[in-house]
Amino acid sequence: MDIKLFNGLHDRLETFKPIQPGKVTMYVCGPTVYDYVHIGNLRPLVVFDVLKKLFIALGYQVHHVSNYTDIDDRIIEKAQKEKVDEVTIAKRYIQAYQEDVAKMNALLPDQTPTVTEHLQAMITFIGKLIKDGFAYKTPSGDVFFRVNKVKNYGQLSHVDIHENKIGARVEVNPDKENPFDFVLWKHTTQGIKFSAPFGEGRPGWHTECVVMIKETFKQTLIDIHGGGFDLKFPHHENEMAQAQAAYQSRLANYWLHNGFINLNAEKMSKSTGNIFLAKDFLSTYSGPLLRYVLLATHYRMPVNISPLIIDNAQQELKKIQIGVAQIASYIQLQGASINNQKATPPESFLATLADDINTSNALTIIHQYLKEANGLLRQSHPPLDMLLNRFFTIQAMLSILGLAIEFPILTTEDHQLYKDYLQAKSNQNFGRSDEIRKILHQRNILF
RNA sequence: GGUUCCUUAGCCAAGUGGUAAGGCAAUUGACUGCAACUCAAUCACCAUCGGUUCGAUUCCGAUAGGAACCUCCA
Repeated sequence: MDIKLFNGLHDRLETFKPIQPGKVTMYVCGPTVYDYVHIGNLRPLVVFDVLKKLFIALGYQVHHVSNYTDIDDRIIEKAQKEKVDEVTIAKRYIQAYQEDVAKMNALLPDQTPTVTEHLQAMITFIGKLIKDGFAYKTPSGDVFFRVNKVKNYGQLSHVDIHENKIGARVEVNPDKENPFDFVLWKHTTQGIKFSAPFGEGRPGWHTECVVMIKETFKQTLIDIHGGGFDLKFPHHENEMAQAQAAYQSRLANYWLHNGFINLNAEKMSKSTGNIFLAKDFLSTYSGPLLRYVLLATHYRMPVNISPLIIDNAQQELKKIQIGVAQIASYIQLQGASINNQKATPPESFLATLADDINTSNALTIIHQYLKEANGLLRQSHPPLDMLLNRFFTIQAMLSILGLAIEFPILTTEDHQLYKDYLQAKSNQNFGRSDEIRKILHQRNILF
């Protein structure tokens, strides 16, 4: 089955062709661990998790890498403020992030490189760029990348380096040869710093990612590079420029960017306080709820989060939860096993996901299956084999979307309760049957 | 100023050159001891104006409104 992805490099849908048949190399820019992440940071997590699960379902072997940026000005600032070292800060927020990842039911990347692990490689990398004339040192001790030296700078984001309006809103560093030149090595006097032939300091963000890619994949070209839309410029553009300079590679064949999450129709922003921390959302609501909200909209479109939308999503999710639980209960009450059945998702389901990750239509297919199964359950003699088939098929689909929908595992006590419930009902002992119904309802067995 | 993008029913949201998926909400009906759950039915002139076309919501242009990036940012 062909997989079509919207390649930000050419701004069009393209059929995915892996570098190595049957294998996918995918790098997703991870968080800078200076604080708790907000729900927006979780969108790429969900998008690329679904993509990864799709690839796996289609038989690909996926090598998925996502970094932690653990050297950054904001981390240094925070460390100084709290009078601890940078490692302490990074560790704290990496752990918090991983807790969020778990609650979102996302697969962990195969590797999670950090800047500190690959510093030497970054220093070597920058040294080579200087030697080859792609970078220069300024009087202040910073090392900048020389964008004029690479062809096609701007090919990803369509910026024009000869456009002189760049400084209209931003004060241009007079040390730069071109306003688009970006820092590879920041000369620093405070906080964590490292020694390099070109002075003490720390690497720039764009260099960090490009080097981590080379170091973890051991390749200079990967299949997929992903991240939020805002990363397209300057981050990804600059990563690509460095790869062009260092090894004449465009770094990745497919550049995927997810849209933003807005909060109450406004961009999330720390300065205005319009922000929803992931950990707060996940404790107030749930991982499946956030995932559902994100899956309901195409990944390149913006998603707005508001009380109304959360409410709506809760209703929709509840419908799926009830359906799945009812089928699961019926199957078990019939004495059939609910475990370890393998099922493949329907072809149409995989096809719609293979069409640029159309999760919205994927959810529609799940709804169709649920509706049919609900209909089967209403028959006077529901066909068990068909229900088993539908149940495991739905499970297979939910699993690819990463929607963790809980269903009850019935105990012998539950079986007895259900019998008692039916008995009480047929005896017209409604007081008793209502009592049992309440218990079974709490256990997610009856609704 | 430059560069991208969006506008589909009360709400969320797919999608297509041949007269619009799905879900939520609502209304009606069926089922039920009652309720819940579920099922069925009903519910859209696809922002506006031009153009291309036998035919456009879908392509092109303009207008209106909205958003993002260009500065750390998923």
